[in-house]
Amino acid sequence: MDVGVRLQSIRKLKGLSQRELAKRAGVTNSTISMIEKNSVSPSISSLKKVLSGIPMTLVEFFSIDYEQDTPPQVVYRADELTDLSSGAVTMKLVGKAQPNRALAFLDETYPPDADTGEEMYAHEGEEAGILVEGRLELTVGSEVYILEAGDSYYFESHQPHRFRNPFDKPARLISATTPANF
Amino acid sequence: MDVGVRLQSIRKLKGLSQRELAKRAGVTNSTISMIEKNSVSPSISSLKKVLSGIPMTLVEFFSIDYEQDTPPQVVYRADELTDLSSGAVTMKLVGKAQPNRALAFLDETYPPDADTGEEMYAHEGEEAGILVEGRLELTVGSEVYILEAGDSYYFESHQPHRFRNPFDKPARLISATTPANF
DNA sequence: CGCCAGCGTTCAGTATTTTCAACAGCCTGA
DNA sequence: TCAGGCTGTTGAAAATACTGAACGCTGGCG
Repeated sequence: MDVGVRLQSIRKLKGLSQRELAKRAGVTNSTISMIEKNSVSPSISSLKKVLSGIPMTLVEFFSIDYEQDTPPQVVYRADELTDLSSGAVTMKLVGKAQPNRALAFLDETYPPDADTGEEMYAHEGEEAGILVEGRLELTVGSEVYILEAGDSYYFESHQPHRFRNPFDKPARLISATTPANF
Repeated sequence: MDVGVRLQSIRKLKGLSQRELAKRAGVTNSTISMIEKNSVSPSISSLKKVLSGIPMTLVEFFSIDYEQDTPPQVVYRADELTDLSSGAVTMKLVGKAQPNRALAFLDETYPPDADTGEEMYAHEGEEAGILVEGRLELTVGSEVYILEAGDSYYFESHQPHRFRNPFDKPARLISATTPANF
């Protein structure tokens, strides 16, 4: 049960710095640092505050399927994926939540009216995906695309982008992002 | 998220005093007392030590389905059970984990086609049970329930009650009695 | 190149938690 | 009734966690 590495893994998956997370959580960056280095064992209330900045519950935090020093697992069954859902969008991460992974490979489900947000995402790296089910609207830069089942995309993440499902059926998207922040 | 009440509920379900749990966990009884009174917010390592004396993992602890001020529920479906597994023995807690419940259930083999008798039982305390195999008829007060495999029950024993198996398959029941010493 | 803004780490001081020891209350048995 | 053993609680002292302000490092930009 390595609380420190666990926290760091999740923080990096969310693309947050120690200071950003600290500010959102209402603690100092020192606290985050020391927790991640396992130089302290945080109190329940502290850890709860920290996780509120992600956001994530204590149950979710301790339930994350994380392991050190295990022979690298190659094949993951459907029910072995790590749940990283945020908001209406269901996100399942392929592979363990590890601190320094290069790639975030996600199985995402967008229910009708689900939206990654009006503000356009823009971060380093590249990302690609393929729509498996339903239809989905993808905006990259000033271009707006409608993805049908089987369509796919690939672009550099510094371009502002947004996913939205204005249709009446849920859309299932398999996506990959490098590095592992989104 | 009431850590104190949650801990006290589980401790009492296990029939442990603060001092007994403290000794098993390698902490002092004061620690248990203060955690249960919510006068402190324990560190992860402390709580983990405390739970090791039960024993119980952090995931299990935070996953406990606990609620205050719930209207009395009589029948619980298979997926509503609280997992209290410890060691090799798998234990699922029937009913909400409430602070001062008087009950801990026993693993009891209920012979096929058995009947508790036509006269309705009514005694002090509380009781609960789960049907593992087959189907069973449960009468509580004037209500008659048909329990399917996986369904469970919880009620106060002063209500007259009766078990009956009018079906052609054997029914296996895991039942519990009051008080909470097991 | 210098400068700035961000990153994570470290240290001294403060705040919180844990221990140790004592306390009162409640039974039980002598 | 009193002693002994149990219960949970509470106080001061010791141990631990958290803050606030530094530090060195990195990468981008003028």
